[in-house]
Amino acid sequence: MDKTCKSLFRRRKEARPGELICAARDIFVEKGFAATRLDDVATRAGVSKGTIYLYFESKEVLFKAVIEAGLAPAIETIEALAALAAKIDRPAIELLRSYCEAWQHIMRETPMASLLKLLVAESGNFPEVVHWFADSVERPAKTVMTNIVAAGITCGDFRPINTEIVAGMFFSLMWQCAFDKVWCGLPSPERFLKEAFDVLVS
Amino acid sequence: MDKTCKSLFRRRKEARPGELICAARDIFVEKGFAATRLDDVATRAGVSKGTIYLYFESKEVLFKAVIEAGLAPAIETIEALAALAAKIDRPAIELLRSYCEAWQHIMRETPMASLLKLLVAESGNFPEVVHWFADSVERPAKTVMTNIVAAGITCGDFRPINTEIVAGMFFSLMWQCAFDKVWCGLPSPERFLKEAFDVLVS
Amino acid sequence: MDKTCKSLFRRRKEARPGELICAARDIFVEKGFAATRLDDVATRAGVSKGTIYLYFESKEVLFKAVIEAGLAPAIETIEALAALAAKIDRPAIELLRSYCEAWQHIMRETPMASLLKLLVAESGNFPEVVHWFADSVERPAKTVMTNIVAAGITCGDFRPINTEIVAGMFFSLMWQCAFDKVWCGLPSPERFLKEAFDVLVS
Amino acid sequence: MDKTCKSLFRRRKEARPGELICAARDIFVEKGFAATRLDDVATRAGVSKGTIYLYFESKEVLFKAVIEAGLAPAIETIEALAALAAKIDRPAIELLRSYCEAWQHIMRETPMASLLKLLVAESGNFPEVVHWFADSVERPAKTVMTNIVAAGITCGDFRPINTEIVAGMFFSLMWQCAFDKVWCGLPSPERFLKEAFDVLVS
DNA sequence: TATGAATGAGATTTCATTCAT
DNA sequence: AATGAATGAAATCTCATTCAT
Repeated sequence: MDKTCKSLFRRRKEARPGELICAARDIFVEKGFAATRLDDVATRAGVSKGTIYLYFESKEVLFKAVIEAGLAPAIETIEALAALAAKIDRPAIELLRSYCEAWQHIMRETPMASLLKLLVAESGNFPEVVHWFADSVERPAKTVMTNIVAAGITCGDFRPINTEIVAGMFFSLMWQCAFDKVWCGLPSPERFLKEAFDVLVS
Repeated sequence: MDKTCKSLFRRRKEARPGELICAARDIFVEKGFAATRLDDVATRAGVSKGTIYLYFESKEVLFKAVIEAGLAPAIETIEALAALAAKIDRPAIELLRSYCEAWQHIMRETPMASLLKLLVAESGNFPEVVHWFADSVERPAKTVMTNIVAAGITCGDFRPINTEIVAGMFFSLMWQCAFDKVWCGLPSPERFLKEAFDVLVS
Repeated sequence: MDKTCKSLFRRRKEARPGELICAARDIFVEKGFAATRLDDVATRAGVSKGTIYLYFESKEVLFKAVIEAGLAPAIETIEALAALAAKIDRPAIELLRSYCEAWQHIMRETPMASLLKLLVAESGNFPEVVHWFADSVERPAKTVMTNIVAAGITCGDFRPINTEIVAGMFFSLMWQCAFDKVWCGLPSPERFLKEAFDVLVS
Repeated sequence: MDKTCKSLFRRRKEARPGELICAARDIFVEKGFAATRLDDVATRAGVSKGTIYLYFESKEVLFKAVIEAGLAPAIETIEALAALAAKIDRPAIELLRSYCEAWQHIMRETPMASLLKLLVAESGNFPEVVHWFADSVERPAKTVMTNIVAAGITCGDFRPINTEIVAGMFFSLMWQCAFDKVWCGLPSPERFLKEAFDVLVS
């Protein structure tokens, strides 16, 4: 019972929920909620089926935990962007660039793209989760974007283009990222952003 | 022995598969494949559970029939567009307008938008169906679009913009239509197309 | 409505039950009672499923009709043999030969062999039918046989061998006939009877 | 953590497949494959329906396991007899006696007789199983028997009787045992064997 | 904390039987 | 007399959840 052992044990114990969430996310994303078996989740996480119930009281709770855990970094990033955009001392074009980079980061380094697909797939079965996403992620992100573009047009940095359509284009990117494992032939995020820039700035 | 009666009876039998497909589509779209119960499909179609099996040999076969039946009109429309674009006697801008109108029609009057959502949701469980969709719908539609834009740029009607990005924008529309029952705040198809036109033609 | 037509119609109608019984017998014998589908019986008989119910009120009734119809000729033959054996004016060896020939006939020209297999297979599900068979076919046939052999031993025509064992040998033949479609390598009825004769008469 | 407890628990798990096989065998033999409900098998084994699927992946797999488990001792016995007969240092009459005793043992102490009936009943539905039986049990058993009788005739211990017919007699015994729960009035194995001995040795 | 055997409710699928035509 | 679409009860099989160890 020396300290190292105990702390190793602790770390293990504290790591479990995260391991389970990762394993569950992979399978939920691939198969959807109803078609994933907790047996498979347990196997992928390297534990027994019963262990899942030590940390999550039901399959549904596990599902919601997967969504929340996966979107947390996106929410933080959006908050940071909003703070950045609130300071009016930086040029719109630079803010747009930051926005694009942040967006690329979220799509590349967090599971958000996969979770979007999952969210869409389960939208009929978990409407509360969809609403939570709309309130916590989609709307704030769109607001920030719209504000940046509007400011850029006002100060003459951008062509006078409908801000909604630009926001739509960025959301399209989001969807494309979410589905590019499914559909081939879509432009890469980098190319899309570069071209979108051109459209805006020309 | 009465002919009218008999033909009514007959019409019933011939109508059944279509009725079942509609009922099944609605529930598959709402819940996904695994979460829909054939019991519910039967109830919605106004028949008993066993009746489904007179027309479809399994739940999976019914699913594929739903997809194929729902995408058939889209496939026909795309073929018609391709034929139209092949005639070089019409200006690119007019072809683009036809393309947009056809696309709006498909999204509004056929169940394609819903089926896209379903297809994405089930992409992990039915990869063959996804491949069939990519070959029959997505690729041909994109090819026609790309050709139209390229021709328009060549003859000076359109701004010299990357054709891929434009095609991407149109596919974004497709996704937006598919998900606008899920997510609010996206531009309407009409607005999106109008603005996209402006971007191109400026 | 001329007479020929009517009688043709009549013949058809009167032939139906027999046709159904034949079709049903073939499938019952192959699959057993529970595993045969009335759909298959109807198809084999060239009628629709509903037609079966015009002649037999249930699957079970059809099953019993199959058994009774198939064993009727055997019962008649056994009765004739019993009458023959009752006349004491003929030598035992000749009676035995008649018995063997009659037995061969039953096994070859009637569906009895198949029905025996069916009867054994369904003995747990239709005990009444088994009892009826034991009373109507098995016991009388064995009694005749035992009497013939006993008489032959008494008058010195046969070796003094236990009559029960001889009857057992003949019943073995019955089973072998019933199952020789299933198991290969059993002696043919002719050879079995010839050899059994040798054992008896030596 | 208590070892005894744990091993009791373990023993349970290891005993389950055997318990299920026994329960299933009894009902399969009584009703046939199609007519037995897994519900009844579970009840008889004292477990719930789902438990069966922890050990056997389908009803059909369970059926085949029943057959194989039930015939295993018979196969071992036949192999032992074959080894015995291969040593030429023992008189044929003694080998025959061993053969008869072994046969009686199989019929009395193993479920082989019941399984034969089941096998016959299901021969149309499980032809692979029938072939496996013919190769593993029937043919080797018959070969040993035929060899013993032929040797006995050669050395003058037995009357010169067709070896096939003798083998047939022994197989008759097999069938009689299989069906003596169904049909009454057949000689007991002991009597049959004694008389058969007399026929051979006289 | 972790296991995994066991459960049983619920899903898909089958098929004997009915009945309008 | 004949049809075959429709039914619905019952079977097989699955899997989230529990609990003794």
